[in-house]
Formats: sequence, C-alpha cells, structure tokens
Amino acid sequence: MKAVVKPVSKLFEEPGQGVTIYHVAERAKVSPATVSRVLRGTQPVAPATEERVRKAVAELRFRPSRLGVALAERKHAANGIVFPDLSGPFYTEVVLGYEEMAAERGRSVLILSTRDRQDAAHAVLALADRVDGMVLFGRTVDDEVVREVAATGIPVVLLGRPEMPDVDLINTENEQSAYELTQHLLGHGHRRVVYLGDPNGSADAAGRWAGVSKALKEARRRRNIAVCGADEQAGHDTAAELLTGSNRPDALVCVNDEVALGAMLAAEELGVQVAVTGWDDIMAARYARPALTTVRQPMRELGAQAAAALEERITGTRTGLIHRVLPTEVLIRDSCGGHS
Amino acid sequence: MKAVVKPVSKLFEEPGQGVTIYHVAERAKVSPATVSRVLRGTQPVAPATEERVRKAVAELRFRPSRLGVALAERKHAANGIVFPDLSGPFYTEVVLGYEEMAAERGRSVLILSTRDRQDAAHAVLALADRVDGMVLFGRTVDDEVVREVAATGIPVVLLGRPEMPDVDLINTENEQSAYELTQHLLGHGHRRVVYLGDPNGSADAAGRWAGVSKALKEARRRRNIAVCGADEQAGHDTAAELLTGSNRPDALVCVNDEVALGAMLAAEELGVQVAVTGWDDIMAARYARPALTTVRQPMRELGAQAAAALEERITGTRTGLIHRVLPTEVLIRDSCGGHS
DNA sequence: TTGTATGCGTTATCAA
DNA sequence: TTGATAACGCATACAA
Repeated sequence: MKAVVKPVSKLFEEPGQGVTIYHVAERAKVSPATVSRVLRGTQPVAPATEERVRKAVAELRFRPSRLGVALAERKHAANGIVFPDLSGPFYTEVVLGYEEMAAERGRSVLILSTRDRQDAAHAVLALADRVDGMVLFGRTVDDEVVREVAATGIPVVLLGRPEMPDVDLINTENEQSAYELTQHLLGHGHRRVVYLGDPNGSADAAGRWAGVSKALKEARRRRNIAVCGADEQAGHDTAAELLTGSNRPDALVCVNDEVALGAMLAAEELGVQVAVTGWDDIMAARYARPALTTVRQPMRELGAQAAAALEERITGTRTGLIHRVLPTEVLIRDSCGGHS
Repeated sequence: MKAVVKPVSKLFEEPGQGVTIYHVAERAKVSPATVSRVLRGTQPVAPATEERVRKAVAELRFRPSRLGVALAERKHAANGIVFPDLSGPFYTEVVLGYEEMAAERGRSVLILSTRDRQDAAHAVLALADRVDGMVLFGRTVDDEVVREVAATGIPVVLLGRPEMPDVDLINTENEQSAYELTQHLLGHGHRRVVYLGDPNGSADAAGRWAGVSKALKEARRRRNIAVCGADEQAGHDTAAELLTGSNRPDALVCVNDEVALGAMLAAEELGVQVAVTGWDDIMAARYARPALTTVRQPMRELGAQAAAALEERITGTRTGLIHRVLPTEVLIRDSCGGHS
C-alpha cells in the first residue's frame, strides 16, 4: 500500500483552493446556508454557531467564489468603461476618477479600449454581459451599438458624446468656453482665426467649433476651419500647411492641446508668429514656451460623476434622465499673444 | 378572463433578457446540450439541427450568460492589473499595452488603482478572485500581499518591482542607463551631481540611483542624493532647496520627468543654470525649454510582455520562471547642458 | 448525432 | 435559529 503523503508545505501553500462553502459547513457542523448567513450577516445566527463557522472559515481560508456569488445574486458587482484610446491624460484621468468612485461602492472596473478595432461593437457587447452597467466614453462606437447595449438591459451612461434619447449623458461645457476663447483672441487684435479640429470627429470637437464659429460670426469675421485629426502630428502638419499659404492665419484655435502643441512646433519651425490655443490643459501645455492658453476640464470629476450616475441607475435610485454639463475653465497663458 | 396582453414594443424592447439556453433548446426542439455544442462548436451537430438552433438563437437574441459559462468552465476569462496612482503617462501606456494584448486573447481586463488606499491589500485580494491571473505593477502592495495572492492559486506577474522568489518579473533596465546618463553629464564638465529620487520608494528609483552612484564613484565624485517624492511638486521643492544652498549642484539627475520638470521650473524661478535629466520621456519633456534629456522606456511593450507572460502561466504553456529586463534608450536633449 | 443528468459554488425560500 | 433544497445558467461526461 503506497501512502501518498502530501507534504505539509503543499498543504498550506495553496489554501482556499477549491474550498467551498460545503467544506466549511461540514467542518463547522452546520448547513451551507448557515455559513452563508454568517458571512453575509443576512440573518441572525446563534453566537456559538457563528463562532464555529468563523473558526472553520479561518482554518480553511475559505473565500466565497465570486462566480458562485455572482450567479446566485445574478449580478457582477462590476462596471465597465469603454474609451477610444486612452493616449493623452484626458481619458486616463477620467478613468481613474471612475475607478475610484466605483471602488468606493465595492465595484470592480472592466476597461475596454476600442482603438481602431474593427470588432469594437462586438467587444462592447461582450463587455456588456460581464458588468452591471457601463460608461461609453467618446467616439468609441456608434449610436446603433449604444442602443444594442441598452437593449441588453444594463444601464448605460454616455460621456463626451452627442445626446441620445433615453440615455444618461454627461459632458463638459464646450461652446461657451470656445466662444470666450475666441473673443479673447479677437479682442487682442487677431483677425484671421482658424479652428483646427474635426467637428464630425467628436461631439466635443463640434461643440468647440460651434463656439468659435459663433464668436467669429458676431465679429463679422470669416469662420475658417481646417479639418484636422486630434493628435500632435495632425496639428503640426495642418498648421504647417496653413502657415505657408498666402493668406496666413494669425490665430489657431485647436481642438486639444496635442494639436495645439503640434501647431506651435510647426510655427516655430517656420519662424512665424501665430497665436495658438488648446484644450485640456495637459502637463505639456504648461511647459511649452510660450505656455499654452487652454481650457481645463474637470476630468476626474467627470469620471466620478459618470460612476455615480451609473450607480444610481443600477440600484434604481434614480429613474429620471440625466443630462449634465460640467463647467470648464479658460486658462489664458502666453501662447495666445497680445500680452506684454 | 382577463387577457394580459404584452405590448409588442415591450416584447422587443428587451430581447435576450432572461433568455436562457433552455428557452433556445425548447424552441429549437433540441436539448440544451446541443445548443451549447452548436454555439461553442465543441462537437459535431447535424446541419439541419444546427440550422434550427441558430435560428432560435437569433430569434430569441440569446446571449449565453457569462456568469453561467464562467461558473461551468471555472474560469473568468479576465485578467487583472494593479497599479499605484501616479497618473503619469507611464502607467497609462503600460495598461494600454496590457489591455490590448489581453483583448487579443479574448480576455477582459479589470483595473485596480491602489492610490493611497489603506485597504489596498484587501482590494487586491478581492480582485484576485475575479480573474484568472493578475499583474502587480510597481509599489502597490508589499511582498506579503503578493504571496497571499499567489497562494490564491492564480498566476501573478510582477512589473517594475523588486525581485521575489518564484514569481515572474518584468522590469525595464535602470542601472546601466542611469550610469550612462551620469557619465554623459560628467563628460560635459558637470562636477556636482545630485540624484533626486527615493531609492526606497520603488525598485526603479533604487536601480537608477545605483547607476548614478556607480558612475559618480568611478569618477571619484561625491555621491549626492536628495531623497525626493516622485511628482512635479516634490521635484520643484527639492530643487529649490538645493539650488539656494551654498554648495549648489550643477546637475540634477531626476527619478522621472515630472520631478525633472519641477526642478527645471525651480531653477528658472531662481535664475540659476543647472543641468537636469529625467526619465520616461513624457510629452512635456519634449516641449520644455530647454528640452529635457531623459530615458525612454518601452511602455506599451512592457504591458504587452506582462500580458503575454501571464497568459503563458494561465494556459500552462510555460512553467519556468521569467525575469525579463526590457532595454531603455537614453535621449540626450538640451536640458543636460554642455551643448552648443 | 443527440439527450440525460450532474456539477459548478452560492443565495434564498420554505419548513422545521 | 437552523436545515433542506431549489434556483442561478451553462458545460460536459456518459448514455443512448
């Protein structure tokens, strides 16, 4: 008879492994139901019994299986968040704010970056059945997919997107800030203002263009726009082109800081003077010379609000639709010129 | 007899809701097992049968419950990643690389930011039983917790941490790059070099200090260190103090770009000249004037490698221990002086 | 090729 | 106060 001796080390190395509520129940000489009651504090249990159960739990290093719990409760205790790329501090901060708030509420966070994935819709739908609710952030998938997700039955909160019927939405203010920014430029004598961005690219870009446009119109200036990608390279190239043409702009209102910094670089290379403004107040904006005039958004707050809004839906605390617009702050620095 | 008529809209509004494999089976007149077989392609099914099943699936908009699948398969199909807060671009990029790789393998990613949370250990353990494996990134929790997680039975990969027995580890090169950087400074005539960082704060900070230290020792220079936090403010304040003292340093080797930029700011404020170097090559480093000399790490690659290493463990493809060190690249720009 | 029956690990209902 | 036991939704070994 070959005795299979399990080394003690092995025995204690992987505790909690495969230990189920039944093992605990057996050891404590109670039913699994009672173990559950003790652990969740859901029903009164005799002190002596509780004692035995806790002892068994500790000895066996029992940890309830999330899978079992989730299946029985029919909830994941997890939220999802979908974002375009996360490059750039903007998305990062929002995600962090979101995670922080979710964590406080005992929920895990599943992230999904859609990048340029062709199967983004598929991935989002897949995410939908791993969470109790999700935030759709920016231009990640189109409205059709949003509807599909909503049809899944889980709450959805939109972030930085165009409005949709019956879906909660949180945005930051765009038009007014862009309007003020443009007025500021005009007030300092800039005549030929061009907007660098793609209104069709995102709701934010569209809102900002609307504000710029409005200010220009009021000032009876030409409403110039150079459709442009949202990254540094695009900003550089677009600006380079604009600044070499004949009728050169003297101010560039850019859809974000990356574009603005790229544009400043181009201007520097060409040795031309031009006022530049960005959006987001990324770190590099403060270190650029001249320091970049920009607009600050409450990024972390944005994420936190989204998490809160989602939570309300999940718990059913709120039924009314939310459409919130968080305020932004225009930061006038040196890059917009006109200052001594 | 009151006929309860469900409005059509309601009927189609929430499809897939509560539709189980049994409903599909019933509708297709097969057993649930067969439905499963069709959906997973795990066993041959007669074409006609498959046809019926697929039709029923489509009509009912059936989506298998992740919870059910996970419980039956006893795996989550999800990975975790834990990181400190340091919302610099470094962590972000790594997380993205990780998510991308994980997504390719059909796994979701749960994130956990430990920040200053006191219950970080608890949160990490909680995360552990929602995933099939996880990456522990940087100074998030101490070794004891790592062991606890490992004891849980799920694979763990360490990232940017000190070595631990029996745990996979991926780091980026620190010492050699720091050594080269310091030699470069010395070669350009800098005499009094001070390292700004906290070797006890992270493995990376320690490695970098080791390299700086080595170069200084070889050059028979004083090995000065100013223990300093890892953010902009800390860099600013520490540098401000150093640069107002009597025996002023002429070069500051900083643990990261944020600290370096803060230091440059302080120098600018004080109107003193000092060479400064950073680490990470964040965007602001390129826009600072003078542009910041720094060290670039393969951030996305770091995340991807971690995901790959984890996957190997989860699938059991690999049993041997990994201890990988990814190469970095020193980027000499203007902030280290000595260039015409 | 298909169906039956059981397991997965909890929670919760209903009795006792 | 406690114990059986039925969900929860799927996968799969075993039969047929």
